[in-house]
Amino acid sequence: MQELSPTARVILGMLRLGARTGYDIKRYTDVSTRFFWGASYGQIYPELRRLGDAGLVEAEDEPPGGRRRRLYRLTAAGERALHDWLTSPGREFEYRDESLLKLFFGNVLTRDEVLVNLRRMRETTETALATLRGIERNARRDTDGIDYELLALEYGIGLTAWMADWCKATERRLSEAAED
Amino acid sequence: MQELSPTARVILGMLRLGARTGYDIKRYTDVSTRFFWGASYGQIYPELRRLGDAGLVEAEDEPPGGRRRRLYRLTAAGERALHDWLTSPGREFEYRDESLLKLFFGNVLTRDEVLVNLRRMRETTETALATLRGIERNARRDTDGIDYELLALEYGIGLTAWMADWCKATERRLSEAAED
DNA sequence: ACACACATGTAAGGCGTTACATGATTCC
DNA sequence: GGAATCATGTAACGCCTTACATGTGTGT
Repeated sequence: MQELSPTARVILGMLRLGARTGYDIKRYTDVSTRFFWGASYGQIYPELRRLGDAGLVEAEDEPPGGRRRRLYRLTAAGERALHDWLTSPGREFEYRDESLLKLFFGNVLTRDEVLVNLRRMRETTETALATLRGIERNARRDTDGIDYELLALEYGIGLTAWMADWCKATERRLSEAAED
Repeated sequence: MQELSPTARVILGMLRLGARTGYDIKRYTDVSTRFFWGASYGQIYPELRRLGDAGLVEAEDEPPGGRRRRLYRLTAAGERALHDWLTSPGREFEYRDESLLKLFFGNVLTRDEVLVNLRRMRETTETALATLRGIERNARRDTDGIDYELLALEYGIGLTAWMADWCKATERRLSEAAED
């Protein structure tokens, strides 16, 4: 059994959580995993076809009556593949941050230029934070026991808040150093 | 003037900081920007050639005497391109975390399975943290004024430490909830 | 003699985004 | 009637990693 492709992982998971069409999957990821695991149509639709060929999902066309669409659901094999992945070791996280790369090369810039970059970095982060908090407000409802989707969101909020705080503190530190 | 490719950005910066060969660039990034901006030979060498074609870097072959190698340096245009990029707005950070995706789908797993994943997530993070702290120890020396390379490293350490702490706290929280 | 670090490169393949193309239904 | 949303897909292109191929110099 071959390893699931990155997009296959989120597709199987989202189908398991109730998504039924490719469009659904895109919509769900956009307001939930997007922060740490996005997906685009250009990946989703071809991957759904491949998963069908591999027998991990089943498709059913639904033209009569409604709007043309293709409903997907997990097969038993798909369910198994999802569970196997979810309980397998896996890799490290990946983090790419252009703002940080610019900061790293700060010795090439003036202090003012660095401060401009830092402020921009903080503003971007604060925008992301506001988005996540907006999602959080809409999500709080069905809480019996632990909601792992919410837990992942809280991680995102905490992480982003840490980033924004770091920028703020560093801006202050640099500004003070500039007055020497 | 076309935008610099992602790898071109780190190449120009590293040349500016003193790297002279493709091998140098790889070595430097591996112990500095790797955490948030990696580069592999498969990207570096072809990109150095393209940058040469575009007139942003100049190459000089050095066969006589030593080991065969190609020394690169920034041209005036390269210097300008680097500075332009460093002072341009730029995009958001990208963050991809498979552990977090697994956590998100936690409702499909038992609490024990989730706890196993969380522990693995923490261990991976702690390993990364140890690596970064090792780099930090080797880096502390020439500090007159603000060292931005060190600042970026401290960001990485702080961020990673936050992640590890979050895992620890969440492990505790889930364990306690399990005793109900 | 052997291992390791220095050094350069290519090829194949996977992953991903963006833009484009198309069309139906629903809401105002 | 028009805009937004639902819905599916493809094509082009860019980025990246891994594995492979090759060879020299240095230290033990």
